[in-house]
Amino acid sequence: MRKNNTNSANVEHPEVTVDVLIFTISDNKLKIILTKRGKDPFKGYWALPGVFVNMNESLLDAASRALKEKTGVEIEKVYLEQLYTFGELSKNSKSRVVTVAYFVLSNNYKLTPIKSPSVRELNLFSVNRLPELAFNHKMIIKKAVDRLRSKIEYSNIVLGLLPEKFRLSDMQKTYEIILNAKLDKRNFRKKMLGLKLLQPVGEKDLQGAHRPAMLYRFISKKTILFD
Amino acid sequence: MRKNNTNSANVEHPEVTVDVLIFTISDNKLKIILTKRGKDPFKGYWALPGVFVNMNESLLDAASRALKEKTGVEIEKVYLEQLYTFGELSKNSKSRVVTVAYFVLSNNYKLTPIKSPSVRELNLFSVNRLPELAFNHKMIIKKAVDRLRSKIEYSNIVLGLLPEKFRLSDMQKTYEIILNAKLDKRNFRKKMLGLKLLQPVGEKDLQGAHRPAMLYRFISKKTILFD
DNA sequence: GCAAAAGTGTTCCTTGTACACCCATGG
DNA sequence: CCATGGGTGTACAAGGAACACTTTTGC
Repeated sequence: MRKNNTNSANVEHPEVTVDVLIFTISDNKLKIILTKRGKDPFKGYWALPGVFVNMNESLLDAASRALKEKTGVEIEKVYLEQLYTFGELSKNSKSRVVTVAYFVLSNNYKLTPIKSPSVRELNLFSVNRLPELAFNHKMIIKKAVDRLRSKIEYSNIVLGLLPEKFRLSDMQKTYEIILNAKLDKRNFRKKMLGLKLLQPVGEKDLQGAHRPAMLYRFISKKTILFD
Repeated sequence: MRKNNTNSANVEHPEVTVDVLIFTISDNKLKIILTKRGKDPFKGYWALPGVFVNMNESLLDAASRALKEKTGVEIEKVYLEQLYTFGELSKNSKSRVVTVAYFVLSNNYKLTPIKSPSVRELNLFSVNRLPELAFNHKMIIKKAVDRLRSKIEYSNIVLGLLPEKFRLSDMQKTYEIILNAKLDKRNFRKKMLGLKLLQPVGEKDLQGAHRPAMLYRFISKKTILFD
């Protein structure tokens, strides 16, 4: 996308990595997938899954590869958007890296053993109870959570965190977890149904020990911004 | 910000560039600064000013350098935010480049001759009447204009396009240019003054041949999001 | 029959929108 | 005195927020 500057062709350049922030709701909490680093710098610390960007792949390809290789997540099944690009000079490492962060919403992530030499350990952490993290990853996660919090208010991205069919109370619970606030049930339903994005499926939820709830699905899985 | 992956240390990597999109209001239009390329690929085409990111500078430093070296704009005097990072594989060039785009608002940009060997020619173009552009720069500009258009509605970034002291009608005109819509004068004033972000300065505008207008300034130059 | 979640309307308040006339100045 | 842009208020509509009771089911 840029000039072929012959002056810089044989000069040292920053390396480019892609990190992925995979969020999911689990145990009534907003959680994120982290891996334990097996190498210095920050060996033994928890960090975002990430890969170096190769010459022959786009940033999106690299994000997809990071998902698959490092966490077993299939990109077709998740919501993914670019978050931000970080390129400060690192105090903790001599390498010079530019990191493009992507944020991902997954509705049913289950930890599975990854058979990759670069993945030591993988775990879900509540974003409210993070361990000590490598690099500037704590700040990156904060930025992503802020984005999620604001975007859920003016878009339908919540669909990335919900299963195909869900109860309105599931949806409300998801909003409440992310916004960390209790919402009014009647107003919530009025608003959501008024958006005309949901469709009742002809089934009822039979899980609960009590009155079964209507199940809904999103008419379209396309991301929509309100207002 | 990332792993020191020994496997990739001596492998080819994408190069990283920073491009800057400098917007200003001139001649009652939203304009952007472009430079004419002196080298292939796209020699002779207009393009966004940009630089390669060096090993010893942050992305922000690189953006600042691009502004100064390529356009004469001083970073202290402008609003700057990261727009997006582009990293598709290029069809038109064998080089592999990741481009971080920054968008900049300047309130009083005047074209000045730049004494840099890499700057052939510099000009302001209305975003509605762009020439044929190098790389994917047309798409990048569109994305930036969209961002500006939406962000001016829920933030005070218009201050980046206004001088220190201004008339409310100047401010309204700026909104109208960017939104490409006529706004109601009374509602506009009510809204803007209701935000409590403006302070009347004890002076009146003596330019017009008619009734002089009150001048205002922003109480703070900090960027604020509404809602 | 009781515990538990599902489902449902109305009132009030805030905010946005439409709209037209007088004012101050320079020439 | 006239042309030009500056400056002001009110009525209506729409959307958000507060708030409590009945329904359906499993046990």
